[in-house]
Amino acid sequence: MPELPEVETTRRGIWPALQDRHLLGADVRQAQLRWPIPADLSSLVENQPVLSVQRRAKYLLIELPHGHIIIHLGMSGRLRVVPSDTPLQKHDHIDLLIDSGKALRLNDPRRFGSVLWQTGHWQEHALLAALGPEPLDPGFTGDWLHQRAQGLRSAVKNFIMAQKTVVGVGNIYASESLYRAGIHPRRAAGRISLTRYRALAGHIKDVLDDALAAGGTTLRDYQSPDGAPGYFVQSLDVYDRAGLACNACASPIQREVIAQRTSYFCRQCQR
DNA sequence: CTTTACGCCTGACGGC
DNA sequence: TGCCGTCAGGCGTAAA
Repeated sequence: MPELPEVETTRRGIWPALQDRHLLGADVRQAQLRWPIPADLSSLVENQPVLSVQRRAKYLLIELPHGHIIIHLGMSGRLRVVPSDTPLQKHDHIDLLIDSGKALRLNDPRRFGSVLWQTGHWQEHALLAALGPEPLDPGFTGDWLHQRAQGLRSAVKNFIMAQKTVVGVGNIYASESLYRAGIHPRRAAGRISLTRYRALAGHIKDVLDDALAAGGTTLRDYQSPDGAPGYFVQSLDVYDRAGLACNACASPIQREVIAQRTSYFCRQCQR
């Protein structure tokens, strides 16, 4: 499911329900996600005020006075705000109970998501300590990409999907940004010029900005917390368009598996 | 150090 | 109708 635009859309969707609220506890029905939900999560959050909801990479960070709830949506996770007595659906694994009578409810069929706790600063959590720059921050540049790519022989698509390179770029937006930049996804990361990396960095920012403005991309199940789909699917140039005409040159869009992930590109426009 | 393949899990879909 | 294989928006980890 969710890449940066979908997680950020989720963050914005849940914040109004948590702002100036306290948590009453956690109702855990299925603790076995990507990692187990901490057994003491409910007591950790009980009667604690929510100070903020932030996003780092694809993680949501719910700040409480003494620590952070860290939520990752994996491939199929979805957060909604519902009245706490709303009947459960299949795969509704955990509720964070809010003192408004509502609940922040996580549904995740594939259970690749996670709900974790970090006392103190979230930066200290092992999963978040080594993340690369936020793509929408000024610190993310083509110069950074070019410098990090030196000597790398793996495909540039894998390089920009690696969280230590830059965070938040998943399979959809990797294909889309490489298309916009005219770079073939299989090209070795270390054999791309600084000029082209500067262009790529700009296109990564742009494609994520555009997707965010559209509320993300809905291919199958993704929905924002209020139930709306993401409309960026209408703006995809290559992803999920195998065999269809390239919007620039009309040659058929190619579909190939690169390092276990389906990839889409235009053979004419991307070199 | 880099690169590659695997596996976690369920559900949808197509072919037979 | 059922069964089976394939695939899916992520990503840590083991192995080479």
